[in-house]
Amino acid sequence: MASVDRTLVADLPLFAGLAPEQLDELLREAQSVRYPKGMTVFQQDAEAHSFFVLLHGHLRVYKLTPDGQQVVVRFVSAGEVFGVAMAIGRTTYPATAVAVVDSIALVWPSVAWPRLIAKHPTLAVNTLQTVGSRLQDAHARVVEMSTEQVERRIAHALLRLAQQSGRKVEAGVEIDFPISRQDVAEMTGTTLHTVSRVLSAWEDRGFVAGGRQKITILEPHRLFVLAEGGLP
Amino acid sequence: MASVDRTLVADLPLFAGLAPEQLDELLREAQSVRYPKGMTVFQQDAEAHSFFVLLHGHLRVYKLTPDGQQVVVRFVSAGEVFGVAMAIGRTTYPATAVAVVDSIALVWPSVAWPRLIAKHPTLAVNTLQTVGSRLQDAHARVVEMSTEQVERRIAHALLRLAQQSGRKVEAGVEIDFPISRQDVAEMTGTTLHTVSRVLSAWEDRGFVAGGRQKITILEPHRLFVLAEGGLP
DNA sequence: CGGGAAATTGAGTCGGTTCAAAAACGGTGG
DNA sequence: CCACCGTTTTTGAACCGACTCAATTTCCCG
Repeated sequence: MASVDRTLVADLPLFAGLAPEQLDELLREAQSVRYPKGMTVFQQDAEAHSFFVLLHGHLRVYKLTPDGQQVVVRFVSAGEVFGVAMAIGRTTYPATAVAVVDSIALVWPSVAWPRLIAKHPTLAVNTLQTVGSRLQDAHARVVEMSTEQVERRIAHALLRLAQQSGRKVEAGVEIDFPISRQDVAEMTGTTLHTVSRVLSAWEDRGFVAGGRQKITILEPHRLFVLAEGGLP
Repeated sequence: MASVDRTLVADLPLFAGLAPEQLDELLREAQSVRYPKGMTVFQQDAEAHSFFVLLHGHLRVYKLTPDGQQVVVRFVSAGEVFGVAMAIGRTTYPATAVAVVDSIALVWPSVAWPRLIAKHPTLAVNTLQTVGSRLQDAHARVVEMSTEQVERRIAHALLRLAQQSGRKVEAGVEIDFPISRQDVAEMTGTTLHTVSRVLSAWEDRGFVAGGRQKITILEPHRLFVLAEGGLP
């Protein structure tokens, strides 16, 4: 298993402020693992044996409720750390992560975490920033779910997706991984029926273009106005 | 301004793993500040000049939406760190904190944070745990708001409040700071009217006892069953 | 004892869910 | 290349939980 090229990951936020030799040292301990589309990377409530950095692809992270409903926590894009259960004081994963497209991740054993942060405290600081921004995302979502009705929540979700995983195409910005109406419903606390209705209405108005597991935002600004409470 | 006694704070999670001398060193840089009931400790979007540890009292932390609605993020209890905007990579506070009873906090200037964690990396590690558990709380809330209807959400909110700030009394467990129906509504994404109706119904059934800005849980187990989806 | 905030309770309304069915799409195998 | 099949999406109709609107009561503090 060949070592990972430093230049591929040197710019990631997690490794900010590390010297090249330190980075090499870290990478030497990591495994690079392929996850084909549909494969589970880790499972909710399972022992948190590893933590990860996504090199390529996209993951869908979701929580399963006791009665079997899924709630999408987020989608992981290339370059992000994930599965850092140990760092936040857990011994099990709080959610399940599944590859939505063929993906590749760097994998470290969780047991190495305490030693790694002892040697490179910068890692803890950088992870703190990452977890902090996720906390802000989560709070933003709580605020939205508390105060906005469905249409605006969907608009916000789409804008966030576009920002995090958008790809510019001729017509606008498209979410660059397969995403269903059901996924959007599970991100916004509604049903796939309502999402379908809303997207259809937007399509009629020319804000977005749909497709099977595909959403393209044609008029980001219009959508933004709608998300912020501009007249319907 | 007398220095704070080490023994008062030595057991706080934030300071876990620090040597007594290190702790003294930290405390020497802190100010102890009193916040009378009703006073704002920091304001959303204001420059994050300080970070804090609450020594005594309770704070209400909330976000204000553009259209003026409030959403309660959490209540801070004694012993907790708060206002660590700098640590999570922000220059402004993401929410407003107000004392709900007379309170006292240790205050450090935010500019000291980088220096402090450089010297005591344990601080970053401990803060990471704290922020991590807040992230889990926030996600739990998102899941609840996505999948549960109002009554169960209120039950969950009350149980969480009891756990974090409950005080055992003869009759059961009471929330040990003044909390209104409106507060509960802003924690659960509903209206004070609905909260009032639900609490009244519970009171009739003997699960809780109410009062002006007061809630006592008489039957925690019954409430728990209800929260987890047991028959209404 | 008066004033204001907090809480209670009723009635009417509606956004979004639930239930139901059909249509569209894309991959697969003959 | 085309027909088939499972998944995804669309759309209609009925229903209901919670909100809104409105009024009254209770309680605490000054």
